[in-house]
Amino acid sequence: MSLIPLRPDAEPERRDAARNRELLLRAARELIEECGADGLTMGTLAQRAGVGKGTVFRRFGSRAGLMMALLSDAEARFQGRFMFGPPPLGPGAPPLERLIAFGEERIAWVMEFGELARAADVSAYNRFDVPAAVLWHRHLEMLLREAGVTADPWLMATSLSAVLEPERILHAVRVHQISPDRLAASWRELVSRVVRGA
Amino acid sequence: MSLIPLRPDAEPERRDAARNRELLLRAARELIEECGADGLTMGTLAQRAGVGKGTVFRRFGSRAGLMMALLSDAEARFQGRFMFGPPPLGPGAPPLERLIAFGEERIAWVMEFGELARAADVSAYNRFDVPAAVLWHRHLEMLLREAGVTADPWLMATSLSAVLEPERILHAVRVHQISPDRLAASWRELVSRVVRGA
DNA sequence: AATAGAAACGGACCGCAGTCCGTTTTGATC
DNA sequence: GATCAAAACGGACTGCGGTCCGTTTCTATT
Repeated sequence: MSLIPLRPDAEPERRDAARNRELLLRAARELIEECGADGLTMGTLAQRAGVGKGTVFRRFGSRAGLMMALLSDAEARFQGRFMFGPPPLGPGAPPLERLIAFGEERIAWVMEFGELARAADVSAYNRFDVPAAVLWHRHLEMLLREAGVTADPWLMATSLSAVLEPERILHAVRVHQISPDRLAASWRELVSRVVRGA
Repeated sequence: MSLIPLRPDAEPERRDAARNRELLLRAARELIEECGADGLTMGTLAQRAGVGKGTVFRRFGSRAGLMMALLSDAEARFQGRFMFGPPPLGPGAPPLERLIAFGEERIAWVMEFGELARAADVSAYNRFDVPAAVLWHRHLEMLLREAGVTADPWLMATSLSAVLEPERILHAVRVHQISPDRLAASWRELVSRVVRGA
């Protein structure tokens, strides 16, 4: 991702390494197409790409890292939109409207990339400290401050982040048949009350 | 002559099964004492209890199932308190106060049993449908309705449940050094605004 | 072109959760 | 007490994520 680079120390990649990364990403997309994200195993991925298993882990660190790499394009696009894009998601609209738009767009994003996002989330404990999550959190916190929420905006942003977690959204939609529209309406309601109470 | 032994009474456990369950629970508590919940493996547990590994899985189904069994006492006590105990957690207090108390007590509960709760949560997808989680959700939904929240109380309860998830609370406390008091204050703020907006 | 050392490679290897299935225990019935 | 089917047992086995380390490939330098 370009806005929050996965490798901030931009040291160039050796040619074989770059070639294998492309091979692996391509193979991973194929396998996910065929078996779903949950059906992808690191072993079959290595086999399909024609590289050793060690290479897969050297490139991506872990299964979750691979999934994040697959997501990074979509993630970067989303980040660009809420940071620099047109209102109401981007700057220019009143903070409450931006908060509402953020949730709506995030829900739509989860509908599209949720399976991958779930697979990327598995890492048990520090998934909240992954760069993208930190950025969303900061964004929410900033909007809350702008909206005049003075009571612990950091923790309030944490709570709002919890509401938008892919796993929960997907569960509501897939198991309880809640429509994305209904989710969005509830988000609007929640965030309005949080802000209006300020 | 009854060839089909009907057993309407729920007394389905054979004596050896009951003995092994106790052996396993005792051994599990010992191991967790020594190595922490994350350090407990099903293999060492079987060894410590002096039973086969298959027996462990027959009893508890999975690692998460074992952790839930270990939690069930504490869980039952908590449930008893918010359903039948004294106010403000139990019935008798105004709904907003009960909501506040529920969050406060839940945060304290996570401080005490959180590691186990996290280990019990790993099961990826339907952890929201575990009986205890369903019960908390219903309780929150009921209190929201009583407090006059008419806008989709079911989803609002879902959002509030998300805020109280053990994993997130533990992360805030352990990684970001947030005090439980500060968490409780933020919960109070959040739930007050949600209800007051009604 | 030769060299050297850093980087990447690959697949055997590890520990773990969870399954399978032949063997043993249990307890209701005779 | 003998019988027997159902239930429980146990440990070898599978498949997975992840690691290790001896081998190969790159590239900067001469």
